[in-house]
Amino acid sequence: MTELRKRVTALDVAHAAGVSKTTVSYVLNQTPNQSIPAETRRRVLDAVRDLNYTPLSAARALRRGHNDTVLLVMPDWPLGRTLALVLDALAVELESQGLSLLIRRQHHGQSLSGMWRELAPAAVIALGEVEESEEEAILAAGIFAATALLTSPSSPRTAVVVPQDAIGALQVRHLAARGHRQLAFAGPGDPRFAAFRNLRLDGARRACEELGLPDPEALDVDPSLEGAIAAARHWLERAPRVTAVVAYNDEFAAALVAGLHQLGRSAPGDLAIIGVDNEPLARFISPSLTTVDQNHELVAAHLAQLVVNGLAGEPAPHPLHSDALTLVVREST
Amino acid sequence: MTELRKRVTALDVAHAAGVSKTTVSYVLNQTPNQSIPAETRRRVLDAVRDLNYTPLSAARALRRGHNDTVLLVMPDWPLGRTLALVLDALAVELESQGLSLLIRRQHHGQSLSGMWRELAPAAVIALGEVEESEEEAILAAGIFAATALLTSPSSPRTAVVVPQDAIGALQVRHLAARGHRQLAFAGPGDPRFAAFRNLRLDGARRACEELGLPDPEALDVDPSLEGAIAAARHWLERAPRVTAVVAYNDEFAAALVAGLHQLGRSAPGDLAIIGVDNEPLARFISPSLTTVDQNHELVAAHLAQLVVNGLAGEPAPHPLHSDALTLVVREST
DNA sequence: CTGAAAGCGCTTACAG
DNA sequence: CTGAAAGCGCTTACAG
Repeated sequence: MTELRKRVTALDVAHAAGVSKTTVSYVLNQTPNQSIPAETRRRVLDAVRDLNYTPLSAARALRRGHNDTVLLVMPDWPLGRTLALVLDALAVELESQGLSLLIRRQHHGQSLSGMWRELAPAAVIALGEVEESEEEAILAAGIFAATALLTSPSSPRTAVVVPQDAIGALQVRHLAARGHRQLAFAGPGDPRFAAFRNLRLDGARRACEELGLPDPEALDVDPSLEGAIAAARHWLERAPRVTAVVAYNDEFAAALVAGLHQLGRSAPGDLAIIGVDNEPLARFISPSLTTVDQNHELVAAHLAQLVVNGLAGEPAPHPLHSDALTLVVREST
Repeated sequence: MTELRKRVTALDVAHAAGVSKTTVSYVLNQTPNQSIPAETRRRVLDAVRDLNYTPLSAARALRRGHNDTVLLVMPDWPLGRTLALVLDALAVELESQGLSLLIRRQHHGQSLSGMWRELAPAAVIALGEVEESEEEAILAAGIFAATALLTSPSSPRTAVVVPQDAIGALQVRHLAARGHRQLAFAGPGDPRFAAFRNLRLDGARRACEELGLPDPEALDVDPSLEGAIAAARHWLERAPRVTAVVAYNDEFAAALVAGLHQLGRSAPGDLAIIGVDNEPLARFISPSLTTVDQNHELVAAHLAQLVVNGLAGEPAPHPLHSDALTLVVREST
C-alpha cells in the first residue's frame, strides 16, 4: 500500500513563492482591484506549476457559500435518445464555462430541498414543474433557478421550454397537409413515459381541433411486431377507417411500419406513419420514416446560456420557440 | 428580490434540541461507540426535521478529506447508445448507495490530475488507459481508483473490462458458423470513434486468424445510403467476393442493408450483415438486423459494485467476462 | 453520556 | 503592494 501523501495547499505555494496565502489567492483568482507586480505573479504561478497545486473545491465552496456546480434534477424518467443527447451537450457546454453538471434523479418522495441544500450548487435546473415555495427557497439561498418545462410556459419565469405538445401538433399538421383527416395516436402504456406521451397527445389533439379534424383515437401500443400488427389491424378495420398515425417516437413508428408489412400492407398507402426523434436508423427503415427532429444542441446551448446569464446577472436569452423542432419528411407519410 | 436566508447549520439544530453540535453530528452520522439515549436522539432528529436541516457536503468534504462523489473521467468520445445507457444506469446504481456520479470529459491536453485534486472524490473511474504514475497519485491521495478498459486487461488490476475486441470476435464467429469465409469490416473513418472501431476490428481480425479465415478487409464507410451503396458494390464486385460484413454498429449495418436493397440485392443472400448495439429499431429494419447486445445494466452494476467494494475495503467482484455480450440472431445473417 | 475546541483549505475584509 | 486573521460548517480526538 502506498503511503498517503499530504495535500499541497495554498500555504505550500505561498512558502515556495515567498509570499502569503492571500497573495496566492489573489493571483489565482485574478481578484479585481489588486495590483500585483508581474514578477510576484510569475513567482506564484511558477510555484503552482512546480508543486502541481490545485485548489480544493470543497474549501472554496465552504467559504464562498456555493459550488461551481449546476445541479440538474429530473424525475425518474427513462433516458431516451434525445434527453441523453441534450444532457450530454449541456454538460459539455457548461464545462466550457467552468461549471460541472451534476444530474440527479428525484425519486418519488425524495425532497428537492435536500439535494440543493446539501450540494449548495451555483444553479439548479429542474426538469418539470417545481413548487413555487421551493423555487423561492432556492432563490432565497442565493442559488439561480431555472425550470425546463415540457410545455409552453404559463408564467413568464426563467423557464426554458422543450415543448412536447408542439411535437404532437407538428406531426398532425404534416399529416393534415398530406390530406389525412382520420388520425390515431400510438404511444406507450408504461406510466414512466406518461409525462411525454400525454403532452404530445395533447398537442396532437389541439392541432386536430384547430384544423377541424376529428379527435384522434389514442391507443396504447406495445412496440413489438405483434403489438404493432394488432394496432394496425384495428385501425384498418375501424369505421371510419384511420389513414394516418401519430407515433410517440420512431420506435413505435418503426414497429407499425413493420407490422403493416406483415399484414401485406404498407406505409404510406394503407396507413401513413410519422415518428419522433430522428433515430439514426429511421432513414434505413423501409419505407424510411418521416419524423420530428429535436435539435438537442440548440436546446442544450439555450439551457447553458440561461444559466450562465443568470449567474452573471444578465437577462435571460430569448425563449426557444419551436425552432428546436424540425420536420424530416421521408417516405412513410 | 427575495432577501437572502441564512443557512440552517448543525449549531441551530443543537440549540433547538438543547445539545451540542457534537451530539448532533453523532446522531446524524450514527457514529459508532457512542451510546446516545433514545430520548436525546429523538430530540435531535425532531429538530432536524423542524428546521429542515441538511448538512453541507462541502463542509463535510473539507473535514473528511473527500466527497461522496465518484468522478468518472472519459475521453471526448461521442456518446453512443450503449455508453449513455451504461452511464445512466451507473448513476442510478451509485445514487442508491449514497454516492453521486460526476462525469467529466478529458479534452486533449487537460490533466486528469487537476480534476480529482480539485474535487477530492471518494473514487475515480477512468474510461480508458491511465498512466501508472497518475493512478499511484490517486491512490496515494486516499482515493479509490478503477479503470474501465475497452479491452481485456493486461495486468491484474482493478480494471473493469468492456471488451470491445470480444464484440468483433463474436461477430466473426457467428458469420463463420453460418459458413462465411470472406469477410469485410465496415466502420467509421471519423477518428473520434477510433478507440472503439480499432478494438472491434482487432477482435474480428484475431478471430478470423483463429478460425483460419482470410484477414477481413477493413473499409471506412460513410453511414449514408450513398456510402453504403458504394461499399456494397465494392464488396460484391471484388475478387474474391466478400459474402459477409462485420459492421461497426447497427447504424452501419442498417445503411448496408438499405444500400443492398437499392442495388436490387439483399441480405443475407447477397451479403450477410451483423451490427452492434441492438438499437430499438434494429428489429424493424427489413431484413431485421442480427446484432450484438451489450448488457448495460450488468456493466453498470459491476462498475458500481467495484467502487462500493473498493470503498469498503472489500475485494473486487469477479471480473465480467463476455457475459455482458449477447448475440441477437435475426434475419440479416 | 456530552461538550469545548481544534482544524480541514480556502477567500476576503481590514490594516498597514 | 502585501499579510495576519477571521470565518465558512462540519467531524472527531479529547477531556470530563
